[in-house]
Amino acid sequence: MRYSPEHKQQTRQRIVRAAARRFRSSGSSGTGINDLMRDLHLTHGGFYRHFGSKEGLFAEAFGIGLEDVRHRAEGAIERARSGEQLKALIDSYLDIEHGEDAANGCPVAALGAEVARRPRAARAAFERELEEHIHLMARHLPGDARSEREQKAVLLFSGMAGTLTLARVMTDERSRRKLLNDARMFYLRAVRAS
Amino acid sequence: MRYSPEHKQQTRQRIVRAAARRFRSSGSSGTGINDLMRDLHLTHGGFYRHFGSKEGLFAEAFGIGLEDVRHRAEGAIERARSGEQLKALIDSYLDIEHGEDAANGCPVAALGAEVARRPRAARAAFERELEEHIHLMARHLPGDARSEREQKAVLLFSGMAGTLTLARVMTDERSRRKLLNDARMFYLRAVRAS
DNA sequence: TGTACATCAGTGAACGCGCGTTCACTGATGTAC
DNA sequence: TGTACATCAGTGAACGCGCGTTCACTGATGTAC
Repeated sequence: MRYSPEHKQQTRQRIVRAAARRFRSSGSSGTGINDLMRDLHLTHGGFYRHFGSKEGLFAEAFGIGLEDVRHRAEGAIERARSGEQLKALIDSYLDIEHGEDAANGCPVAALGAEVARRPRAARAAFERELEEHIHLMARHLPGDARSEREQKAVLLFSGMAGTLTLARVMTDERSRRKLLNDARMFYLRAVRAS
Repeated sequence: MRYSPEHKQQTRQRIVRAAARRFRSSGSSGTGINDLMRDLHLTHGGFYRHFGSKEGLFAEAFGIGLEDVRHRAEGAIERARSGEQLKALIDSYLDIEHGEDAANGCPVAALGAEVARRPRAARAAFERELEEHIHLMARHLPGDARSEREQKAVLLFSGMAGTLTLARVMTDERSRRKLLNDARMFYLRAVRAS
């Protein structure tokens, strides 16, 4: 059947959105094109009208994930009292709910290691998305020079991602909560001090 | 053929060692039993004389990885001047060589997210290995109370793991080196201050 | 001491399954005349 | 205005491949008698 002009773009968006969730919760090889398309009430063959390969989808889905992290952070920052924006940024990331909802959470915490093991040429695309993210994140960090804020942004982001990943390994909710809580204070102090 | 009594244990160790390398450099689903056994000049069928399943091997290989991290750190600490042991511990982890050699490096940085997405019951085994690692690591950290040292150990370990993972995404060696360098100072200050 | 049998690490074919990708096809709608 | 044709998102069978796991078998050596 022939579809409306915007229909294709909508379908494409639905695929990326669903993929961004599935990749983060199940990993790249844990996510099948078949299952993904079936979730959207489509069949697997149609996938290739929208993407050249699964890998292309993965790269785009990773970017969607970073947007999710930003939306989460920006919402928290807007709601925060003056002078508490940095705390809000950190708290929104090291949130217990974020720890329990990998599907909608940070793609670095969920997929960073998988990206790291891709060949150099493939990594470059992810790197660009990450640099943009770091850049936007740096605007909310203290520091006089831009390079200083950006340095803090990478350290804060990568450190918190590691902590979130480890928190997700923990089977006991109490320990997980404590780790995230301790980390909130640790990074707030460390970023303010450095 | 019948083999000497120690032969079986030796083969088993060779499998775990090779697996620990392969899992860290290629991930769980990127590592095949077939390739693994062929590396050791064995055939895949024999694998099941040593392990019940690939998953059992994975759990054991993860533990080997943590031992590697400890050996690396303990060597550095022994070589360090008095008062610089913490610095040595941090520097040995956030080492450029460690960033480039995932196969022999930290399993949390390489496989943490994969472990995090396993079901709760499976995670418990990894958690025990991690707790032991944190416990041993804590002995080298400053702090009066044991709980304080252990808290610092988890934060330092998980934070550095995240940073190492992100460093491995970077395509430019200069940026990677800078990130690891900045992180060394960041964590040294943060752990000393907190 | 010699012989028959048991053991069991390792072999390699086979099984069943799921995966990413391709491709001929469908059919509703847009377009050319 | 009506008709013939082109387009192309989506379908679903098929392909080729690799994977984890099973299993009947091998054969050197240990053990029982």
